[in-house]
Amino acid sequence: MKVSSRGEYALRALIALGLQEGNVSTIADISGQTLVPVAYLEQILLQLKMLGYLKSKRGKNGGYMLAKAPDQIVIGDVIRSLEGPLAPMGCVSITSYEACPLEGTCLLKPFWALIRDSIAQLLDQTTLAHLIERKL
Amino acid sequence: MKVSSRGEYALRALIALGLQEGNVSTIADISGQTLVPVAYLEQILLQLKMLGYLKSKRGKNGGYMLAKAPDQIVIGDVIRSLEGPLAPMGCVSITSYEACPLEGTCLLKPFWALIRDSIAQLLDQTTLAHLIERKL
DNA sequence: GATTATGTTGACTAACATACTCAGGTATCG
DNA sequence: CGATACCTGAGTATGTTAGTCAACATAATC
Repeated sequence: MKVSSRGEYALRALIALGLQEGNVSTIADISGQTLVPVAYLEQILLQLKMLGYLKSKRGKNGGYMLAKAPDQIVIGDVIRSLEGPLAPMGCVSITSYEACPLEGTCLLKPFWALIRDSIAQLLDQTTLAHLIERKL
Repeated sequence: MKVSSRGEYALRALIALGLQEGNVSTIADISGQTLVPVAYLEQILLQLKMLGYLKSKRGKNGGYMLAKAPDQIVIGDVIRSLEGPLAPMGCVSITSYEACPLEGTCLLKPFWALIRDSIAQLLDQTTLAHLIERKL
């Protein structure tokens, strides 16, 4: 049930930028705060930009900043974008359902569904603002 | 947040055996009911046996059966044995904690802890008997 | 006691995912 | 112009997953 380093790193970066309140931060700055290797962080920031969470400015005095208010950034969405579905099994995934030959009789499916709901509820009701303000 | 096929298959096998109430089932039987490839299922059943969940009988008329009552088999334990810790990140794992350099100031850690607790609670309060009796 | 049905063991492999690095290219400011 | 940033795409080392396969050991039955 692990979250990959990529997901963790992305959230670290979003938090670092959220704490900057509008100022741009260079990749090197963010790397320093998050302890994510610069070259790897570049990739992740770029992806977050493509997903619409970040804006960037090139050239001197450039850097990254949030493209949305922290309370508009839902953690569940971020994780889904970076790691795929939250559901533990394809058969109970809402965003990318996969059929299973046991489907009808499977005694596990309702259980996986319970777990999916529990995880999704937590992740979808938490925003970047909640993390930054320590209000969970 | 996926569960591996190995974990799913192990639970399928336990359920299949739990429904047999004491009768032995051959690997081929279990494979037929669970749709897990015979050669792969062999490995998994062997592991479940080493973990103390199953007993086996060799030779003709042999097969596998549960070594414990279904209400003594906790799903969380099974998953942990087959897939490692339930926690999404090492820094909030109880069974295999890993330190993180951000530890003190990390705004994510309390959040991961919340998720860990939610998953662990569900998995640790559910037994094989609950699955078989459809009481979740 | 030979046969046959079963579990046991260990090695092996193809495919994919993870966690990065690196070499260059492009825009912008001063 | 040139320094400082972000941008792009390729490459790579390591590990995990999801299996397969061949040969062996044991127990029941005829």
